[in-house]
This record gives sequence, structure tokens and C-alpha cells, in this order.
Amino acid sequence: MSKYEIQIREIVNMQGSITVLELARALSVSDQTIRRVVRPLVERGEIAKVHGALVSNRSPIDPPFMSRMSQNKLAKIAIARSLLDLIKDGDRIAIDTGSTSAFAAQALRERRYLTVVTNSAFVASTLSMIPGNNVSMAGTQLRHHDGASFDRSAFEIIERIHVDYALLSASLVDERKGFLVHEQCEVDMATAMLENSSKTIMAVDHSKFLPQNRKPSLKQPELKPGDYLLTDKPILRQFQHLTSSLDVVVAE
Amino acid sequence: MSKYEIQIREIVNMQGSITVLELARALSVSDQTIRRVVRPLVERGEIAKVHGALVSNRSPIDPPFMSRMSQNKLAKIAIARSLLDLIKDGDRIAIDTGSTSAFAAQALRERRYLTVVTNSAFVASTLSMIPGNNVSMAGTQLRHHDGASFDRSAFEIIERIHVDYALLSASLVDERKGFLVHEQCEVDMATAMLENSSKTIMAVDHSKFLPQNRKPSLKQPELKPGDYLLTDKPILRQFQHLTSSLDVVVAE
DNA sequence: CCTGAAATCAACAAAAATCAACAAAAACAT
DNA sequence: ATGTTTTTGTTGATTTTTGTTGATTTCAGG
Repeated sequence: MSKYEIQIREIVNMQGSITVLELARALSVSDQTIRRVVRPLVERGEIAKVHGALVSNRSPIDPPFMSRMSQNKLAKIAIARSLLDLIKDGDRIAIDTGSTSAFAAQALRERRYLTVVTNSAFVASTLSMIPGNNVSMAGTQLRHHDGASFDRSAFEIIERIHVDYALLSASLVDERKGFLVHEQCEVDMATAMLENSSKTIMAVDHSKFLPQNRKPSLKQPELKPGDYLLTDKPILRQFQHLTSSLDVVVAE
Repeated sequence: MSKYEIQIREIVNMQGSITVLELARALSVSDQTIRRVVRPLVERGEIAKVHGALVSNRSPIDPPFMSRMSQNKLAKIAIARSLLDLIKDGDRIAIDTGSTSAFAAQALRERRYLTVVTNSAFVASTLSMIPGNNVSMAGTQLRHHDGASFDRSAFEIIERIHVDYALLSASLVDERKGFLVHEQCEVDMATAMLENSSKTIMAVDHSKFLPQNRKPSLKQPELKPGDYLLTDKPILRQFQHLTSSLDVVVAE
């Protein structure tokens, strides 16, 4: 192990990338020395090397959040667009977390004079930029998982603002137990939104009706008769008892 | 994998889109080289390409206020990159509103384990997606102008969290009066951030030293000796009295 | 549908980076 | 000190990348 090893690793990771020559000058040694010292580092996979330069192999981020956004992208976009048939200019709406809601937010940029309250920083950021909207971000500390907050203050704000629609989602639709999510705080947030809205819109793409790897177990609050269910494929027979009292909207 | 790959991905994702020629000039290589280097990136689907330009296929964020971001975007990117020399993994940082800060947030996605507190929903959303970060959104009601909050609660949160750096900006640098902004609430927020941080980083691109159409008139709080000034061109003589006690970092 | 401008592609020569081998320098143990 | 081992710098052959040129394609407007 060379005496330059630590320095090199540090510099490369710090800068993201650096040419062999720059590094040689920085450490005042020859380029050949750099190459020699770097070889075992590369072999051990601690840094990566390309022709002409060394690059940090620290993954340049692909937020887990975004990768989920791309799953069933088309279905989610279709659902988001059909949401525009329900939500009109000037409506007030509470929006929960999740990739479905993120797409919904994108679609809702077409609407004006919305009153929006959400615990998702992404949704808040997206819709706050539309002139005429009144957007409230509920909560302070954001979890990196999805950029959402479930602070006490988040609930206080949700409960302070009454809206026309609550836009909710779920991780899985179970034939017996209904709409499920992974965490209790999500149920609590959904409950708060549902209780402070006139109507609820549940948005789930068809993949949510299929078995999942990671099985959620917590039940979303009961929907009221006349609430909406937005999805992208017709409801299969074995799920219809869950949706019989709801207005089901199937997007293209 | 070419040595330009990281930079290209970064710039493209930061700006959303850029022409091949602009990119060639930015990296001072020929357009042909850009095309060559970009081909595998496109094949792997990491960025998309259209005739004449490269476009990010990241989250379809195209905030209207990004239009302002397009002014002096290369300067702002350069400043954002040089910010990475100051901010290290694990640092705590308060970030204000504005297009400069938006670029800074994009750049800071390279860092891990940051503690971030900001009143900008865009900054919060951007950095909350990075695993390991601890992001707090200060404030509730967002103004559409820039997706930022200046609620009383925003100040309470800023004042509750002490950080290593406050990243501030300004709308105009006046030869006599120093760093100016348009609204009192921005001054108040800057003051709160400055008072709850160890060091302040003021980031202003060179255009801020030139006369503006819409003249701001409110003075940002005084910087402390040893605070940083980040900009992209050397400070002209007539401004040097403002920066003599500061650590001036000129990007590029 | 045509036309001119801009962008792209293919190919080749020039430039830069890499590698292997050897000699000089430094570090180490005896 | 002395010989041995390790590290370092230099050289020249080899490989990779880059810029340039000119032909081809794409795009926008008439």
C-alpha cells in the first residue's frame, strides 16, 4: 500500500473526477507513479479509471424515489390525466405522498387557482410554481425515502385546512382487506386528509392489484360511498366488492 | 467510459437541456467529441438526445421559475460546482431561495449526510431524495413566485437549527450599499440564517454586479470577516471594498 | 416539394495517454 | 558503510482519444 493511496482516494472522491496529470502535479510526482499507485485501487474497485482520468465510483445518485416513478409510468400518467376530469380550476385538494401523487401533481399544473395542501415536498414544489395556486407544505423534517413529512406539525396543518378532495393512494389492494400501505404514519396521514375533505379520490394503478414482493399490511381508512377510485384497467371480479359503492374511473 | 461523462451528465441534468455546441464550449472540446462521448450515455438511456441538443430524462421537472434559472446558467453552474469545494459530506447547511440556490441544491446532490434546512420547497425536495440527508422544510404556505415560505413558522424552524454554513444570495450588488434584495422578508430570512450559522456563503454571479431593470433596495445583513463570497468573475476594483474582509472564490 | 442552414456522421491524421522495461534514487536491514 | 529491496522517473513503442475535413442527413420556411 502506497503512501499516496489515502490522499488519492480522498481527492478523487472529493472532486468526483480528476485527470492523471492533474493528480500528478497536485502530489508532485510523475504521472507514471500515479498510474502505478492507482492500479491496485482500481483492481480493488475503490475508485474507477477511464482513459485520461480517475473517477469516483460513488454512485451519482438515482434517488430510489425516482426509480419508483418510472415503474408503470404510463399507467400513472393516464391516471393523472383522468384526474383532470375531476379537479377543476379553483378546487381545494389535499395530496398524499407517493409516485402516483407525484404524477398527479405534474398533471395538475394545468389547473389554476388551486388550494393545495400536501406533506410531500415534491408535490408542494411542483404546484407552488403555478401562478395563482395557494400551496401549503405540511410538516418540517422530510424523510429521504420519498421527501415527505409526518411530523406532528404536518397533521396540524392538514387538520386546519378543509378541502374539496383528498387524493390518496395505496401500495397494494388486497382482495379481503382492501387498500393497504406499509406504515402507520401513512394511514394516519390518509385518515387526517380524508376527514378534512368532502370527497376522497383513491388512485391506484393496476399493478397495485397484483401481489407485491414487500407486502404491506396496514389498512387505509374506509372510503365513503360516492368517493372516487381512479385506476387504469377494469376492476376484476374478485375486487368488485371493494369498489361497489365507489365511482370507479378507468383511464384509457 | 470517458472522463467527461460525469460532467456531462451533471450539466445536462442540472439544466434540463443543452445544445451540443454549448456543451462543447463549456468543456472546451469539439462538438464531435461531445457526440462521441454522449453516444454510449444515450444508448444506456442515461440521458436523451434530440437533433441539436441533449435533454435530461430525469424527473420531468420544468419549473416555470427555471426560466429565470436559464439566465446565466453556465455561471450559476460554475458557482454551484465551486461550492462543492467548501461543503463536505456531513456538513450542516441552511439554504435560501432563488435560482442560484436551486443550482447549488442540484450540485449538492453529490454530497452525503448533509443536514439541510431551507425555506425553498424546490431545494427541500431536491435534497430530501438523497439517502442519508436530513432535510427540514421551513414554513408552510408557499408563494408561487419561487415556491418559498416566509411564514412565522419558517423563521422558528431556521432559528431552532444551528448549521455550519448559511448559503445566501442577492439580487444586486451595489457599489455603495452592498448586497441588495427586493423584499424585507428575504432580508429577515437571510438574517435568521446568518445568525444561526458559523459561516456565511454569499453566492452571486457576475450579472449581479451590473445594473438591473428592477432595482432592489433592501440591504442584506452584514457578512462577517472570513465569510465566503462565491462568484464567477474577478471582483472589479470599485467593488473590492465590499469584499476585502471576505474569502473570495472565483469559479472557473 | 424544394432549398439553405444547421446538425450529424465517417474517416483519417495528429495529439495525448498508457504500458513495459530499464536505470536512478530512496529506504531498509545487516 | 554495504548490499538488497522498493520506489520512482525516463524512454520509446503502442493504444486511445481528439479535432478536422468533407459527405450526408435533418430541420424549418417558402
